[in-house]
Amino acid sequence: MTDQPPRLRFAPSPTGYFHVGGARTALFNWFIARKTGGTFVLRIEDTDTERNRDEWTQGIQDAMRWVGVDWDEGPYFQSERTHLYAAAVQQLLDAKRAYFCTCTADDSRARNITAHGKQGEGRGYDGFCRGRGLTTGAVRFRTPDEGITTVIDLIRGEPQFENSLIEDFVIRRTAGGFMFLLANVVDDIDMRISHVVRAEEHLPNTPKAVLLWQALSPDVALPVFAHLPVIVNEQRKKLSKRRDKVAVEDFRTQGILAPAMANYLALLGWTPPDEVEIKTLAQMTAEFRLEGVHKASAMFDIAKLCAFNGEYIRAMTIDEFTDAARPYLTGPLNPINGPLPTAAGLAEGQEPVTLPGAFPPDAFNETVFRAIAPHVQDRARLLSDVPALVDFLYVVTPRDEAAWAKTMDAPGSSAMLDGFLNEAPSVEWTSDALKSLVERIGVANELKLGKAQAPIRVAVSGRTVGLPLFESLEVLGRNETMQRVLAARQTG
RNA sequence: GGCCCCAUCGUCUAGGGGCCUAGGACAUCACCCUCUCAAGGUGGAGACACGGGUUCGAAUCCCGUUGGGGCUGCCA
Repeated sequence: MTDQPPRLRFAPSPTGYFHVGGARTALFNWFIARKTGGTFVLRIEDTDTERNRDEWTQGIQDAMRWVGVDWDEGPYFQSERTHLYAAAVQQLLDAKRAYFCTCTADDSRARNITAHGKQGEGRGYDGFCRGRGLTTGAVRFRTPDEGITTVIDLIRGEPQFENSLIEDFVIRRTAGGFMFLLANVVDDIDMRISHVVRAEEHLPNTPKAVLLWQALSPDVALPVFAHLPVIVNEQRKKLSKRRDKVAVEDFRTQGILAPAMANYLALLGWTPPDEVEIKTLAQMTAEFRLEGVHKASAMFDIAKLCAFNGEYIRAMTIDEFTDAARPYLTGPLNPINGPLPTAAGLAEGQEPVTLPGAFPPDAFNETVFRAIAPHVQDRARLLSDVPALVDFLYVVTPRDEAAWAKTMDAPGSSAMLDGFLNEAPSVEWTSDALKSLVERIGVANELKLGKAQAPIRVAVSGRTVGLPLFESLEVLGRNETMQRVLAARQTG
């Protein structure tokens, strides 16, 4: 190692939404770069022209910025650097470290089975074209027949791999495209990457990368590797885009806050030395050490993510919270503009939202919202929870039929509504006075406050649970409140 | 099948020979607070996979077993 500032890179492939695993990898790279004063490079590995799409490239960058991970160089695009890979392949060919091959996968497998029986199936390429002197076809890297390749890994120690077991792998396709391993190593050499921090699934490929690096640039020091534990689902399988909910963009839409996301992600495989889990990015950056990363795979626990998010929501100022919630109230994320993913779809075990919480954006009154906001913050775990919490303040009463029937049929309900209708017009319209009023009417009807407030709550909000009633009434105003209670009394 | 990685409460983890009758967080249960629901407070239950070693002493070191995972593409 030299004493130069470290250079790290995040090298995503633009084949889909930004995966939470990728976000964690990017974050850990970023921690090291920021902590050491090093450089963080973003490199888009778009060598698979079949699967890449421009919008994914943009999406990844947006999502990275959103979680708070910025980069110093790039994005570089491998699709624009093919001349480097072509030169590297030629260098290898000239040095007899690579050769052309025209075998198909079927050819190779058939020969392996002939030579080794059923067990031969998983053996990999058999080196058939090594000495054939071909001048067309795919290009394979010629791996050594003996010796050991050791990977220096800050997290895993020094795993060793027998060279004889490493097959001659393809570095350039028959069609001319360059393979991941080749492009990856050429770029890491060219960009003087000193630390390769990536997910553990890359560990088995790392000896190939080391061999390639040594063949290409024996004078350039190898990078130090750090293979992060994989993030798994409830079944302990690697999180997959197909099976699992993994898109950072989706969590953002559901109303996960960026700092909560970053904070939670950082804790997948790492713990701050003082074991305090809720931390700012700056604090975590100062405390982060690759050597402290846990080795075992980690399950992505949405419930804990949501708990963290609740903490962050509660810690916001009213200004911050109002700004964060606005898109869910008046903007594109208002459920009236389309199906909003519910909390139930996010975290299992949560109650489905039975009332949509949708209302016309022009019904929104920010003054009203700000007045009640602290109570909303105590109850929302996701920003997408907010509309259903406050909708009754803006629209005609939502009505949960089950709650309505249960509450209005209870003894004393009619008397409570009548009493309220009689006395509320003359009471001071503050939460304290309203509370005293309902308490008093309750006593007259032999109801404790808990029971006494229920019919009024249902009349006004349509539900049995929700924001504190008297604060809500104060904010709703006398006219609207009286109308709703009257309507409830009349329709039953 | 082969190669590689891993193994502490349900989950994320602290722990790197005696400080451990194993600590924290999420989840869970109880109680308190309370206008509902939350939030908050207090308390409870809950783990060192198993078997051998090494050692005066092992969750911590070594070996094995078992279990889980990753890779094994002319994907990345």
